[in-house]
Parts: sequence; structure tokens; C-alpha cells
Amino acid sequence: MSLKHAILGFLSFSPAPMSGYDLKKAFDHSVRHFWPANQSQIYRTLAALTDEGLVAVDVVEREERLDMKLYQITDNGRTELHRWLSTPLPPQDCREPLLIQVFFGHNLTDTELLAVLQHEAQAIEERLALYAQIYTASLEMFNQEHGFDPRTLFLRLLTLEFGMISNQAGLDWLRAGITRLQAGDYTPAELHTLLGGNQEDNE
Amino acid sequence: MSLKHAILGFLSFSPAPMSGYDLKKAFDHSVRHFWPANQSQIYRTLAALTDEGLVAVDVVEREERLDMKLYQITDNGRTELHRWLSTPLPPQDCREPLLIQVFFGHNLTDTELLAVLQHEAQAIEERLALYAQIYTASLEMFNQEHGFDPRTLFLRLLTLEFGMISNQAGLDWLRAGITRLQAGDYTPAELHTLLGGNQEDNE
DNA sequence: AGATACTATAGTACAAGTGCTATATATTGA
DNA sequence: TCAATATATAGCACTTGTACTATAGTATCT
Repeated sequence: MSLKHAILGFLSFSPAPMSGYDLKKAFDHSVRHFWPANQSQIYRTLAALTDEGLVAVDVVEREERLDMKLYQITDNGRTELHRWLSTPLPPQDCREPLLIQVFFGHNLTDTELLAVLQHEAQAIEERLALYAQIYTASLEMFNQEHGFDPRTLFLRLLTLEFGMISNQAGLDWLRAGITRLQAGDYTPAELHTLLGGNQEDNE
Repeated sequence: MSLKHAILGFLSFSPAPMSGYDLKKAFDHSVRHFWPANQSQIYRTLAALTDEGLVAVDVVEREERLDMKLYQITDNGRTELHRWLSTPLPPQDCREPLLIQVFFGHNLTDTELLAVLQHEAQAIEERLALYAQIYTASLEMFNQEHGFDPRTLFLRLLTLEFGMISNQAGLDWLRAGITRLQAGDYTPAELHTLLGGNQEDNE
């Protein structure tokens, strides 16, 4: 389960032990663009990780208030994290409900279909704007934080780059589709226009 | 649930009623690149759709052999399908386990990280080759099948185009990342190189 | 001063969707 | 004879999501 390893990742990176609450914030601030996690999921997974001995809990009792549980990664946890990080993933299959709408879109009028596509295009534009904002904000933040390993920063920004590049590709696709639909131009695209994007010979 | 509507889509398109087995084949042949479905899931969902009155069953009894159930979409089913197809989807959030590996990749050596990335690049290349193959095959098949509505064909091919474009974008991203890692070049990308892909003014 | 809302903190219960595996049995093809 | 195709279903487990329950401090608004 990837969520387990994301949690291990945060714990392995953090110098101080973290509570479930801390982790929830960490997820929301830094990885929600590719791995959203909700509260209960995090607490459940922490419990499971504890059972498996991959993290260790320190229960901080506080008079009157609820206990606070602080989690640390164990040696076994680090080993498992390293194993998972360095193991290629099994092929993922994608799920794009929008494509179901397109595939069966012959049931709709042009107007109806265009409305759906344009709505989606707008949603992507908003997401792109948000990503761009987070990207520059991260850059600034890390510029100030002296001593932050540049390779670590690079890798984190790379995940944002992915979000932008792939959303931009989706937006390009949508726009081209919209244009063709509006023009009633149903000639299929040539293969070579679809493939071999930014060739930067890498072999 | 999108699967329900994909099934309704197939049933609404097919001139003849379909069995669960037929549907499984239809999924595998035409939409598995954006909505894979396994057998038990299809049968379960057909049962649910029947309960909801969106499809109607015709049980064909066959001596000796198991019964065969043939499904047809009902009027309610068509209405529901149309409603769903023409309603914009709530925002989807993406889940990319590879990005977890990248995000926490500072735990790995360059060699380890590169191995993971290159493995993924190769998987994407294979997928792209497969898509290209399916794309040309579909084109040929539909060229022969006279009387196939060109708009319908266009929309179906569009879903394949999406698969190719977005995988190509992912591949470009991977290659650029690999190159930068190999060169030890950790300077973040400029925003404008990430956004505003194929501008084809559409407003 | 009092009401209201938000943050910090941890959980529980339940449902939906998916995946994997196994069970049947008949026909057809190699 | 062995394998594949046609056909339907049941059971269990995993992951995620949604909503609800608690409680104490802090901040804000009137």
C-alpha cells in the first residue's frame, strides 16, 4: 500500500517524531497533488504500521486533554521504505471517467458534449494555475531555507512538474477536441502528431 | 459509479442484447485503456442495474448448460445514461504512486533512483507502442465497416489519443528528469517551459 | 464578558468500489 | 487428451471515502 510508504517517507525525513495530526498537515501541504489522504485513513494506517513494527509510538499523556501519540520510524521501517522506494511499481491502470463520457458521447448533442468538455477544460486551467502558484511558492520558501539539500528539493519540485506537464497535456487534448467538434472535423489525428513529443535523446 | 454508466453505454449502443460475458469482452476490447473492469465486477454491477430498473434481463434457459442472461437497457436506463453523460464530473484527484517514490527519492542513490525511473520509462514506451497499434488497427477496422457514424468513431479514437498524449507527456517528463539527475543538474525548471503547451487559441 | 469559531488531537462505524480467487459446466479446437 | 472459450456466480479482503464523536485551547467578533 502506497499510503503506508508515504507515511514512512514523512517519518524518515522528519527530524522530530510526528503525530497523526502533523502527518495530515504534511500530506495536505506537500503531496496532496498526487496522493491525497484523509484523516481517518492516516490514523488507521498508523495503527497498522505500529502493528507491523515499522513505526514506534510514544504516547504523551496530557492532563485534561486527549493523549497525543508521537510516531517515529523504526529500523525495520527504514528498511521497508528503502525496499519499496527502490522497487519498480507494477503497471498501474488508469481510470478516467471523463473518457467514458467521451467514448459514449455519441449519445449527446454537440452542445451537450462541448459543455462537458469545456467544463473540464476550465477545471484543469484552475488546477494548473494552482500548481504554478504552489511551484513558485515552494521555490521561494526553499530559497530562504538555507541548508536544504538541493537534490531533495529538485525531486520534490519534479513531482509538481509532473502535475503541470500532464495537466497541460490533458488541456491541449481537450482544446484540440473541442475545436474539432465545433468544426465538425472528424478526421482522426495522424499518429506522428501524437507521439514523439519533446525528443531529448536519452539512450 | 462510472462502471454502471459504461455498461449502460455499451447496452445503449448495441443493437442486440448482451450477456455479462459479451460485456466483459467489450470492455477488454475497447475501454480497458481508461476503465478496466474485471468479470465479477461486471456481473455484480449488472445485478445492481437490474435492481434499479436501468436494465432488463432475459434469461435464456439452455438444457444441460448454465442459463444465459441477456441484458437490454430500459427507458429509465437511457434517461440515466443521458443525464450522467451530460453532467460534468466532480473534480477527480489523481493518484500516482511513482510520484511518492520520486518525492521521497532522496533516500535513494542516483543509481537506485535512475533504475526506477528507467523502468517506468520503458513501461510507458511499451504502452505507447501498444496504443499506437490499437489506434491504427481501429482505423483500419472502421474504414472497412461501412456506415459507421464518423462522429462516433471520432469520439472513440479521441479516447485513444488521450492515452497517447498523456503517456507521451509522462515519458517526456521522465526523460528530462533522468537527464537532469544524471547530470547532477538540480536547477528547477522555469515555469513557462512547463505551461502553455500547444497553444491553439480556443476562446 | 460572552458567544462563536477555528485549531489541535484521536478515534469509530459504515459503505462503496475494486481485485483476486475459486466454483460450475458444456462446447469447440488442437 | 488437453486447452481454450462460453457463461455465471460467490466470498473475502483491501483501500478509500464520508460522516460522526470527543475534548481543550486559542482567537475573533459583538
